Amino acid sequence: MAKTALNPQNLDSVATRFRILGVPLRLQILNELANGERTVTALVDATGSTQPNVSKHLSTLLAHRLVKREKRGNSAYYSVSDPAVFKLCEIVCGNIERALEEERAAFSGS
Amino acid sequence: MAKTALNPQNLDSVATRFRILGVPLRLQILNELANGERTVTALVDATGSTQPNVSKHLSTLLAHRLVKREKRGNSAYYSVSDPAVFKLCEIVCGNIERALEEERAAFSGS
DNA sequence: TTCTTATATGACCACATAATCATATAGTCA
DNA sequence: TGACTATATGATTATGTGGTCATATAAGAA
Repeated sequence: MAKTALNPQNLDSVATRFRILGVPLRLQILNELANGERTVTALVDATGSTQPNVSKHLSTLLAHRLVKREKRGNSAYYSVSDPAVFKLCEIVCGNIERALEEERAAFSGS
Repeated sequence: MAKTALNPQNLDSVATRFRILGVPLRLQILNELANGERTVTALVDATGSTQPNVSKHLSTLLAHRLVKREKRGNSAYYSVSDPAVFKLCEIVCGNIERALEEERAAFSGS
């Protein structure tokens, strides 16, 4: 199964996807969007970052189709366009927790 | 479910994990290791990169526990230490293929 | 020992990009 | 219209890091 997981054609695309998710603020934004659509201002408040910065990251996420944008009135409402993202995060979180567990075990065993 | 996927404590760790996977050559290495343990030289041949470069990326992957290292004789044998990585790649590949499909559909529909 | 092979590593460069600031655009309301 | 709010974006800076080169380390073979 692993053999077909990554053909050379997709290598760059897959890497790019991972790189998009490799920025804490972007994960924070996605995590907030997990609870439903949010305006830019709401995301600024939730993350504690600045408006231009949040806007720029949203642009990146939008360009790579990780979020959707809908303009209503004066505001822009963003939402997650592919919930599979959270599956990725869950797997990674599982990995990390397991790693921490192992570290703890190794530490107490030495 | 999404609410607990990313607590702020783990944010940096998760982002780092993703960033580690966000480099094509590293994915190429992992993809090669999916078929079993490999020496550095074998990975150099398989990827077409240089020996110092492959070694450096292996160091990174090792530091973050994505691979294991075993020295036998004159060579260092690397192998994947957590097969969950491939599950991540599969999900991302699925996303990308779906995105391409949508693009094709949108293109032919315009 | 010397020679060869295998791997790791420090110095360096080049490039990508995250963050900030200032400003532009656009919508709403009076 | 003007004032205010919400969002986007260009310019700039600073930092991180992928790649290369030269070299160091280490293990076998002669």
